[in-house]
Amino acid sequence: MQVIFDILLAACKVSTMTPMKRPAKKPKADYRSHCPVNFAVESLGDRWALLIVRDMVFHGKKTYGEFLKAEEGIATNILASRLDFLERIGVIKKSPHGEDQRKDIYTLTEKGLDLIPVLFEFIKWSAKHDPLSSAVHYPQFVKQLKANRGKFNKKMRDLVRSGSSLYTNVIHP
Amino acid sequence: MQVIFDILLAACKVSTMTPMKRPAKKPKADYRSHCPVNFAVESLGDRWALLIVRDMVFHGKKTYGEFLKAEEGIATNILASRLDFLERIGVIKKSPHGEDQRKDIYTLTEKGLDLIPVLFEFIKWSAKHDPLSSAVHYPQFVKQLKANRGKFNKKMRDLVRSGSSLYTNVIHP
DNA sequence: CTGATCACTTGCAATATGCAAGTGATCTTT
DNA sequence: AAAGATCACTTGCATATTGCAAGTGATCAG
Repeated sequence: MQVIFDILLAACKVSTMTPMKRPAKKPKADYRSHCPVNFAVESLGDRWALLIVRDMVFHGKKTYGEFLKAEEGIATNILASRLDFLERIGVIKKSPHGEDQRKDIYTLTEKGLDLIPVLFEFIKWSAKHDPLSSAVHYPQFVKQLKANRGKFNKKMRDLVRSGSSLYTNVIHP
Repeated sequence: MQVIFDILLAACKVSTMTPMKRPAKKPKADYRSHCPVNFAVESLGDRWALLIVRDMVFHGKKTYGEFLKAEEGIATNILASRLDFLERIGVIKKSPHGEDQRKDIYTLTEKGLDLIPVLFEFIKWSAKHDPLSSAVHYPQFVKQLKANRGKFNKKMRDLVRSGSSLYTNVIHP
């Protein structure tokens, strides 16, 4: 995946800081296609990226150590590589922690916040089709998701942007 | 992935046909969690699953050979394993081709059709954030997606269910 | 009957994942 | 101020997945 990540990053202009010397060889690969479905799949289609975003949106997680505690049990090296990738494609942003210099604070960019509706659709689909879904514990949330999608999106977005996460215990307590 | 697939399938009750003998050992693993975000990620979070669904929804593809022609270039063995997995988790259904016995027809189940809104959100996100997105070629479609999401969903759903795919050349020509 | 087509399968090399054990920098405690 | 804990990673290695290329057997078309 690391190789794929690097190739995608080369294709994506996001990380272009125009260094002194351009690499002699241009990156040989690119996105497999620029079909919008494929773009999202190549950006987010693995077993961890959206879980990290989920933890930021619903749990208000912000540091490496917090992400590491995810119920699904991500390995330290995988987490590091995913955070790095998400930062480089511009979904999250890393900034120094004010009080503890060992830590960094990861926050969602606007591009990252734009994934909230994607999370919502994932949740709706799973709530309907996973017979064991923990979504049964918060039917109100799911109902609201269906009825007031747009409103919910804005609310959540503002909340997360403000550094908070009101629904922390709703989706994945 | 095959191992993961098998484990997930064991956890998912979909494929339980109660064979004569249950395996002595119960499958040791399960979904990593039943968080709805994670359920969707584990079902669809790889580099191919949603592209196959895309090809069914937007291109009206129905046979192995058609899927194989996807622009992204899926390998024959990977395609076979993904079709098998998608069928086993109940997203697609395999049935014999009427006229050519070498072929089978793959169609979306209701569970599969329920992924259309997920595709829509992927498209919206990519249209906004991929500077090279081919979505620039059909701004009307994207605009409609934002404005009349629910209506669009129903339309598309009926279309696909009827075996057709009106927008075949819109998303990924 | 012969050769093409179709939907796969198999073997193998290249990648990616995940576990466990570091490592160095920064707290925190004594 | 020294010693130990904590934090965010990195490294090495075994295992799992991916993808290429070359089959294979069952239809189909001529």
